[in-house]
Amino acid sequence: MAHGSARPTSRDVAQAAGVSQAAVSLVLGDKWRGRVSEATAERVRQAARELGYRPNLAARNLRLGHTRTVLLVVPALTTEFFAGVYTGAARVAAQHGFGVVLYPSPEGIGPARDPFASAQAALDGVIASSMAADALTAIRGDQLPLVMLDSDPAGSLGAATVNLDITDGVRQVAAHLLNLGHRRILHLAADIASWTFDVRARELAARIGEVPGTSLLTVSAPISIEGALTAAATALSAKGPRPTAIVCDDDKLAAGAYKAVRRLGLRIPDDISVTGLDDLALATAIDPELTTVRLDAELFGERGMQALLAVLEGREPEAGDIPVELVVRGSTAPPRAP
Amino acid sequence: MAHGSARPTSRDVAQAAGVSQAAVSLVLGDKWRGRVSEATAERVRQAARELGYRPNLAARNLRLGHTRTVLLVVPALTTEFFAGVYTGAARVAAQHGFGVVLYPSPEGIGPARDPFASAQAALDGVIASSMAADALTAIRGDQLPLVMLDSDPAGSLGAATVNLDITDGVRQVAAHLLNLGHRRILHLAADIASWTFDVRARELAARIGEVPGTSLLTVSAPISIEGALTAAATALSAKGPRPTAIVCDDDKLAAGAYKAVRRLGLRIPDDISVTGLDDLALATAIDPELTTVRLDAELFGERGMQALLAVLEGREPEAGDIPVELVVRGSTAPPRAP
DNA sequence: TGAAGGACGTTATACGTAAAACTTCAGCGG
DNA sequence: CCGCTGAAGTTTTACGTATAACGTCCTTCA
Repeated sequence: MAHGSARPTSRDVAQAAGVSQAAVSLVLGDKWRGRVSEATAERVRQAARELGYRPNLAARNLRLGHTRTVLLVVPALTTEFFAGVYTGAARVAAQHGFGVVLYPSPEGIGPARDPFASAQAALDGVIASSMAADALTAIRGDQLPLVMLDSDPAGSLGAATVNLDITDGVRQVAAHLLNLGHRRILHLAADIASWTFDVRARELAARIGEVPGTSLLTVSAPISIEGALTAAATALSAKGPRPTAIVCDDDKLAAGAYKAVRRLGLRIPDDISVTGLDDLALATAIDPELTTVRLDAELFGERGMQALLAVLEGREPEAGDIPVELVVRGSTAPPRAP
Repeated sequence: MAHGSARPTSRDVAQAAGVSQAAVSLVLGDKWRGRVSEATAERVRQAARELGYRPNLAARNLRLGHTRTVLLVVPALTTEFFAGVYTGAARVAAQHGFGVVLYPSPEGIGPARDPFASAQAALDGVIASSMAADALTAIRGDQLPLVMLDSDPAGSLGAATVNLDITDGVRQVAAHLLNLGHRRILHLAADIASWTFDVRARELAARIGEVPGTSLLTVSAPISIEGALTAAATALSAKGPRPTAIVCDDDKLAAGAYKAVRRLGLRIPDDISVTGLDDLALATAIDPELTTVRLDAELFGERGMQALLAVLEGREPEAGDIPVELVVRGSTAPPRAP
């Protein structure tokens, strides 16, 4: 501390406490039992407090060879869902002394060649959510421990995967609607090529196909209220018998479907039932409240982080998809008698 | 690279290219003009590519004395708003070679004593949004360059501040409602002690107070649809003349107000007008669409990051609040004739 | 009494990088 | 033919930390 402006180092603390730098490291690193007397330890802590000492993380990371920091790659941050994933991951991380850096992958953020350019932090591992395959291989090339969220287990190049049981969610939605008596169903799908949406389409088609006399029409739309409104309105005003239920790939699309239905002068659920998927705040804000599949985003993030910790420690990540739950609200009802 | 598992270092690259480690650093750091021949430079680049070399950020940060990483402290991540702030900040950061680490401050995340424990990353600066004063002083104690978002300029202890012009937004809301003829107004306020909400209350009271014959009733609620529903329903069913308009501190509260109004068998905007603040996706999902104040969250984040960059470079941050815009939609109309 | 250990430290070193300071050598003008 | 300059590198050092390896004493017990 020759001139007062620089941040104090452990050596400054040592000098102030009249001990060696090693002693400071020992005391502050809580490894001093039987190596330093209680009195000296207290003197060191005192000096550190007075100088406002904070260890230089860069130096520590260099010395230790790891950073206790992981990267969370998400497709976007525009809904609460991935915010929840982050929150869950960060919570578990913090419990284990880790930090989480976020990288929202798509357009916009900088020279997005690869996540690591933007995330300046040195990383111990990566959690990647709903990632495209090319970006995946870029990460794999880095040899970093990797956990994939919401991704095709078959195509993950051996990386650990953690998934929500979307298939079961769609199964529950289909069963619910079929039980109510719906036979003509419109699938309002997201226009994004991604495993998580493929699963929805596949499972829905399979379940509907099991029941004789059913029909399934699929239209896709960008994931936005406006986009969904347009697509749904077009599909609903086509000639021929009108669907009695709309299954949406997520809640935002469902909100658009609501507006399309209303614009055509129809009512939910009397004329048309609507279901979503996510259970965002949106789902209970709209009227009637939306029947949807609740995804526990935070648990998802927690499990993702736990899996990554397992990989880092050489353990086997916990297997098994995360259960989801159909939440029946006011947007679904039996279809009118024909 | 004695054994193949470890990550290659610049020394490994040097050996592979038949040069010294310094030459590698020069070439890869793009500082080799006039120091290394083009042929040698190419050989180095080639070797780096083949080994999959990535510089060790911890070592670089230690050497350079800075990390090009800043911390963004947000109160929560539960709405798109702060997600937008992050996105904007991260975009500008990336353009300048910086990374952004997120710290959602409140409950939940780890042993939240101070942001830095969780954010393992070594930091060059901090952007703190809507922060409580005690946490602020903890950060100030660290002597880190700091920019405050959405905070009282007077109480920021000399740190730079960047604010949305909330005052003007509330002014526009009040003018809009008063112009329509509303005289009995209910203020549905957030039950959080924070400068940003104080400003709303103060400005609304001032504007309403200017017009003779007006009344303003304030109730506060937790920022959730459920909480707002309860508070608004109670306030609306009190005896005495009913308010003709509800001004909400944000869009989520407005969504709760919608439900309260509907539960009482009233209609929006015929019986009661409602306004929000934020312009989340929620605002156009509900029916009728919400008249609200549009906050440009991304621009907010960008300006915050720009201000921090200015501080880091010793420049004066750009002054002036960020303009906001009243978006008039279907939730406001003139009050019924009494 | 003397050797063994514990208590309480210190000294020295390595992590991987960036860059300042140094070396070597060819070419060239005077 | 000498000294100078510039090109093309190399050697060395420092960043701040954690910890292995190494001293001292002082006590204790055979």
